[in-house]
Amino acid sequence: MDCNCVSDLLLTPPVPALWTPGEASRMGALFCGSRGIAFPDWAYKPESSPGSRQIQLWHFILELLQKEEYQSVISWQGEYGEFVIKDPDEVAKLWGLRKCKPHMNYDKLSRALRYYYNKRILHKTKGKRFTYKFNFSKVVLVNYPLLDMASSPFLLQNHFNGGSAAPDCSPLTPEALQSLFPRLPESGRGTSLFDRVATAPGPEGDKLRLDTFPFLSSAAPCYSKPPSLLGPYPRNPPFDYPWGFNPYLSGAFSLNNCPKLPPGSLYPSHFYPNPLQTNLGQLPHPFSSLLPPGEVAGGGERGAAGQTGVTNGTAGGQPRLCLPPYPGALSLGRTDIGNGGSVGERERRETNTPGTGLGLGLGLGLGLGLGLGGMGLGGGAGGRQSPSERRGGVKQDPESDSDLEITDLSDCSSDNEPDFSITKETRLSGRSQILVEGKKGGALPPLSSLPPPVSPHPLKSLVPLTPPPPSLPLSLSPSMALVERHRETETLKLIHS
DNA sequence: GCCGGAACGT
DNA sequence: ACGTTCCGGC
Repeated sequence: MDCNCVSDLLLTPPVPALWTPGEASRMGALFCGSRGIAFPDWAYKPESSPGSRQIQLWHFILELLQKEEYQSVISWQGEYGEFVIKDPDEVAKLWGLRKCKPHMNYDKLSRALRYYYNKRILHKTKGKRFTYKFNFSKVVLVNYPLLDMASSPFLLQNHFNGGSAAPDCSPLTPEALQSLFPRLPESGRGTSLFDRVATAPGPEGDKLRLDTFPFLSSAAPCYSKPPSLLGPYPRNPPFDYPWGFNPYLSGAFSLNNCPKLPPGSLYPSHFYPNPLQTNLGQLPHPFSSLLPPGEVAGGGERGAAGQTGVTNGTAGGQPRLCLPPYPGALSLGRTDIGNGGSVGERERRETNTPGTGLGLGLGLGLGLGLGLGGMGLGGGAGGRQSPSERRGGVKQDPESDSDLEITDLSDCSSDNEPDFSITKETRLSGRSQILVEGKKGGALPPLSSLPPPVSPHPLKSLVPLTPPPPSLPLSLSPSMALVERHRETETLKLIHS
C-alpha cells in the first residue's frame, strides 16, 4: 500500500537558513535526499537504535504539541511536561496518517503510549483523562545523545547522575566543547556554528549560544529540581510554555520519516535548521527577555518565506512552545553525593552499560534509558527473543512497576540511568565545578562556597534548596564558556589565590 | 478510560 | 526496538 502518509501536518519548516548544505554536512548533518533538507544527525536517535529514522510516537506527540494548529487537539497543560490529548480520535487519526495505519485509533495509540511508561519517556497523569506527562530527561537524551559525551564529563554531573559519579566537574572550555560536539569545526572561522556563537560579542553572543545548544540550556538537563516539586510553575504567563523544545525535532522527524513523502511537499531547499535562530524567541522568560527585539522578531537574514503560518513561533504572537520550560533551570550548586549506593540495583542493571561510550559521561543527567538501557546498546541480547523474553528484559519483576510511577525528575535521576558509572570514565583533571558563565557576576563560586546539601537524602541532595534566580540560570551552555573564558580564567586565578 | 499481556509486523 | 492489533480485566 502506498498511502500518502505524510500529512503535511507537522511539517514544520525547519527554520531558514543559517546552515548551508556544506556547513551542515561538515557538521555531520543528514541530508534528506534530493530535497536538500539537512538535519544534524544527532537529531536522530543513536545509530545503535534500529529503525531510528522512523518517527516515533513521542516525537510525533511533541510535534503536535509544537504546532499551534493542533492546540485544540493536543496541548500542554497542567504540570511541567504534562499534556492533554483533547481530541484522542483526532490524534489517533493523525498518527495513523503518519504511520500509514488507517485503522489507528486512540486505543491503539494509547497502548503505544503505555509502552513508554516502562521506558520512562512518558507516564500517565493519574486521574486526568487523556493526560500524560513527558519525562524530558529521556526525551532530550534521545534527541541529543550529545555525541561523545563520554569524553566530556563535565556537564551537570551531579544533578542527575544518581549520585554515583564523581563530584568533579570540568570547566567548560572550548576544548571540552569540541569534544562534546566533535562535529563542529574546530576553527572554521566564521563558518561554523561554533564560531558564530563564539564570536558573538557580549550579551547577544550569549543569547545565540544559549540557543545554539538548546538542550543544554533548557529542558531536562537543566532543571535542578523535579518539575513537580518546583515551586509554583508560572502557569499564566503570556503563554503557557514559552519555549520551544527542539528546533530540529519537528523538521527532522517529520520530514525524514516518511520515505514516501512527495518531494514537492517539502520545504524549499534553502531551509535548513538553524540552531541559532530557531527558538530564540521561544526561550523561557529569563532567556527570551534577553533577546533584542530585532533578534526575537527574526530579523537578520531570515527569509520571510517558508514559515508556514507559524511565523517562526515568535514574531507577533506567542510562540507555541513545544517543551514546557523550567525557568529555574540548572543550578551548578553541585552537591557532593558521595553515595550512589542507594540507587536501585535494578536500575543499575538496566542502565549501566559499561563500554558504551554514548551514555557515559552524561553528566547532564540525561536519561540513558533510551540510549542505552532501553535500546540495549552493546547488544547483550543478541538474537531473537520471544516476546516474553523481551518484556522480561525491560521489566524484570512485576514490582518494578512502582518505579515507573515517575512523577518528577528526581525519580528519574535517582532510579535509573544516571547511575552508570561515570566516575571511572570521567577522569576530570582537577577542576571540579562547572564554570558559571553568562552571568554578570562572572564565575561560579567555588565549590567550597556552595551551600552544602541540607537534606541527607541522596536524592534530595540533588536538588538545590533554593530555586535558581530568575535570571539566566547557570547555564551549561557550552558556548558561554567560549565567550567568557577569559573571565573565567581571571576568576580562577582569584579563587586559587 | 486505562492497564498490560500476548502475538505479530516491520 | 517500536509499535500495531487484539483483548480480558479493572
